[in-house]
Amino acid sequence: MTEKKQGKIRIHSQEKILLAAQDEFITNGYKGATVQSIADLAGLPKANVLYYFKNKENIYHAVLEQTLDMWDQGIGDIVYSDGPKVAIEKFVSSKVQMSFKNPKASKIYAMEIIQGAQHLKEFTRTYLRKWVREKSKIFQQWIDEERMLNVDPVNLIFLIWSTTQHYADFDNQILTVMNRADYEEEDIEHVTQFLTQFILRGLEIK
Amino acid sequence: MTEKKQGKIRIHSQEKILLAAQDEFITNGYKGATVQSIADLAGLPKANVLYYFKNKENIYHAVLEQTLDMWDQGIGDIVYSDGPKVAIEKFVSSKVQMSFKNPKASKIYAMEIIQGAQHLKEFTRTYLRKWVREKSKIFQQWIDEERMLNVDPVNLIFLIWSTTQHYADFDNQILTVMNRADYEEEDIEHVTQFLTQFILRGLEIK
DNA sequence: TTTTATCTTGTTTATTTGGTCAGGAATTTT
DNA sequence: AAAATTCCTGACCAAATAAACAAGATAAAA
Repeated sequence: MTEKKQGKIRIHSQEKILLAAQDEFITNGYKGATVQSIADLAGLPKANVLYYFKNKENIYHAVLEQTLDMWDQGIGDIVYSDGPKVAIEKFVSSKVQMSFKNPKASKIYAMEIIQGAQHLKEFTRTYLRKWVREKSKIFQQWIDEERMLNVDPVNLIFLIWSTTQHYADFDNQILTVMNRADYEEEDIEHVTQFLTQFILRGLEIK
Repeated sequence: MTEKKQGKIRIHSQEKILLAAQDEFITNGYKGATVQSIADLAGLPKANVLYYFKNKENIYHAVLEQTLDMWDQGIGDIVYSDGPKVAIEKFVSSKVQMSFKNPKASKIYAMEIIQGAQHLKEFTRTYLRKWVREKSKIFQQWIDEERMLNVDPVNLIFLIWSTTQHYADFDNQILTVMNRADYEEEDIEHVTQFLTQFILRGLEIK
């Protein structure tokens, strides 16, 4: 296993390529994306792009990997000791944060799933399924202890995912509908507030 | 304006083509889709497909139009006279119904928006923006009359959209995570129940 | 039946695309 | 400074692709 040494130039170019690739894959999908277009966006000759990643599939894998890493890191964990209120506050706010700060990662992921998760089947079947099982169990404990309302934990997780990611995946629609050019810093806080309050309220025991 | 007469064969072939095209556009995106592939899926020679729709763009437009029609028809309207409870019940249940019965339409739409709404800019800017304005106003009235909690109506609409559509757009993920092969009839009822109860609870005045 | 319009499809064309390669430039190692 | 390694890129190629076309088959209208 002879690893290529990673000089500064190499790393710098790779980053440019991955950024460009992310945009290209979002706008045109995996099959519609062209290496030429990625090269143009990165300001490099096509042959150079293919020097770093030997083919299109490789570029895409690298982009996906980046995306999953981000999900892994950025996500606030749900732990039993926090209790339902704090756990949900943490989780929602970290997901909203991610959606606003890095909508592109969310979009890549969304497209991949919509199109049939052809490159992510394994991730969903193993990692994600396990994650949902574990977190559901925690919610169920809180329910059993009557610290939150008895709702289906799995659907609750889906609700949190969908509402938070929506601001990333559909940013175009949201901004157009609200007649705005871009999100602003205060939107993050506003949406976080709205969602946490709404969700916590939906789980309160009267 | 000489319209081509629409014989039975024509309509039948056109339908087959549109169904095939929908699948192809979902799996490969607009740019990645090929006319050949659509033809194969439809069981027709490529030249025949291009006889009915003179080019790829035309096929896509037809698919999009179908999608928007469905949105227009299938959506339960929100009317003031219903009051918040009934209105939300109607709206959520019609959207869930649509998501489960026709996930493909939802996916086509979602992909369009994620990719920058290149073919739907006008729809979002005019129709959708107006729709949100009108419905927000109705929610605001109910809020002013203290018939529901004071939450931001626009974000409330986004919340309903995202949670309901999630079951269509991310069906792959949901099914995999839940270790199931397909949705079943009772899932519709279950999800509708979950969402309406959760949302209404989040809007109740204590 | 004759004529006209609609439908069908094999073939062809021009362009785009993923990927290779050879050879040279720049950098690092010895 | 010599050698080795890494980096860069124009030119090239085979395959795929959107679309046009021509010529025949079928059905409808006269």
